[in-house]
Amino acid sequence: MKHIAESTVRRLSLYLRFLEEFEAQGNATISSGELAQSGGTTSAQVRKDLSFFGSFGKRGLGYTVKDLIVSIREILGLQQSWPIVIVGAGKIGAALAQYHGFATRGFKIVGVFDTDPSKVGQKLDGMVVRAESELEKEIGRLKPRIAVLCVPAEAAQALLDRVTRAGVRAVLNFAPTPLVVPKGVTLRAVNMATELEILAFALTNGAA
Amino acid sequence: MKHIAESTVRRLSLYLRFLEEFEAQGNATISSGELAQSGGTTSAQVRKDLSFFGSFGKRGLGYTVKDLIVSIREILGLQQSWPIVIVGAGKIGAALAQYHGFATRGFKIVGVFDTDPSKVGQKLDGMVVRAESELEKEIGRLKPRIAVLCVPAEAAQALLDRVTRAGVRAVLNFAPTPLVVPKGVTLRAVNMATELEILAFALTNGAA
DNA sequence: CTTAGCTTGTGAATGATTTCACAAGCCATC
DNA sequence: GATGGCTTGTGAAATCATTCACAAGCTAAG
Repeated sequence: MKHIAESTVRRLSLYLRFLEEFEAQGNATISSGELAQSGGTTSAQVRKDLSFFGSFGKRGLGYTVKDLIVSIREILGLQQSWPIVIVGAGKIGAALAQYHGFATRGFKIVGVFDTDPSKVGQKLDGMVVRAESELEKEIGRLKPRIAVLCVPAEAAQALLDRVTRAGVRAVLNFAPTPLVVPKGVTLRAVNMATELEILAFALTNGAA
Repeated sequence: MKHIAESTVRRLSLYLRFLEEFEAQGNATISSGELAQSGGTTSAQVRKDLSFFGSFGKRGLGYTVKDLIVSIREILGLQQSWPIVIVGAGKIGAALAQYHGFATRGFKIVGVFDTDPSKVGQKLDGMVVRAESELEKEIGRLKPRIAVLCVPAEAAQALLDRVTRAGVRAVLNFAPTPLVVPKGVTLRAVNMATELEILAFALTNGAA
C-alpha cells in the first residue's frame, strides 16, 4: 500500500467519532460535505482520505453511516481489541488506568507497573499495580501490543528500551522528553509543555 | 509576519529543550547539525526554522547556546509567565494541577474549577478548587490567558463557550470530543483515543 | 594578510498534501 | 427509459513543507 500520511489517519479517527454520533442520532446516510463540516475540513478532503483505502460511498447518495463506521474501523484496525500496558502509576498513569473511555473504543488495559513499593499491590479500579521488575515477565505473559509510558523524563528511555526488547512495537510517551526508538517500533509522544508553548506562540503572535 | 507552520513551532519547542540540556552540560556553542541530530531532523531544517525569525548564528561557528535559548524563548513568547486555569478537577485535571513541570516552563496555574460540590473547596497542592459557577467572575479577576479543559465530553463545548466569552483566547482541550471555537481563539486538542488509534493503524499496517 | 576549514542563511528544487473541478453514476420522478 | 438533481471518486493544479546546494562569512593558523 502507498504510504498514508499521519494527517489522514488522524482525520479518519475524527470522522469515526462523528459517524458514531451521527448513528446514535439515527441518521442512516451522510454526505462527504456533512462529514467535513463536523470535522472542520472540506468535502474533497474527506473523499480523498477515504479514496486511499477504497470506495465506500454511492454517487448521488453519500455514505451509509453504519457501513462507513465498519470500514473505518477496519482501516484503523479497530475490529480487534488491543491490549495495553501502562508503565508508571503516578498521577497521569493512574488517571489513564482508571479512564473507562479506552475500553469502549477497543483498547484494553491489561497491566499497570510502577517501581514505588508503596504503589505495588494497590488496586486501581480493579487493576493490580505490578512491580516494574516484573515488566519483561509480564509482557511475555500478557502480550500487550501497545505500551503507554507515564514515568519521569529520566526513566523514560530505559523503560522504552525494555518494553521494545520485550516485544512491544507501539509506544505512547507521556514523559516530557524526546525518545529514540529502534526501527520497526512506532512511537508517539504527548507533551503538555509543547502544546502550551504552541498556544503561547499563537497568543504572542496574534494568530487566530 | 509570514505565516509560520505549526510543525516549525513544535520543533522550536523541541530545540529549546535540547538547548537547555546542552547548556546544563556546560556547552557554549552548538551547530545546526548537532541540534538536528538530537531532534531527529536535519541541519537544513533547523536553519530554515530559525531563519523565519531572524539570523541567530555565526557562520563558521554555529550558535551560542545561551543566546539561542533566549531567542527561542522570545519567539515562543516564554519570557513572560502565562497564567492558566484548569477547568475540571477529575483525574486528569487534578493530575495536571499537581504537575510541577509547568511552573518551571513559564506556565502558572492560577485557578482550578469543578462542578462537584465534594471537590469544591478541597486543596490540590495548595490550590483551592473553586465552583464552576464562579468561572466568569474568577476569570475576570485572575485574567488567565490559557484555559485547559479536563471535563467530560458532553460538558466541553459549553465550557469552551464560557471561557472564551469571558476573554480567554487559547484553549487546550483534553475532552475526547472535537470542539468549535469562535474566530480569534486558538484551540489545541490532546486526544488519547486518537493517539492510540494512530498506533493501532501503524501496527495493523506494519508501518515502522 | 592569506589560506584552509567550518558553518550559516537562503534561493531553488523537490516532495507531500490539499484543493479544484469534472466525468461517472445513482435515485426519484415523470 | 429519459431527465434533473445530487454526490462520489479522482486526475490535475495549487499550495505548503522539506531538502539541496552553495555563496557568504567567521576563526584560527601560518
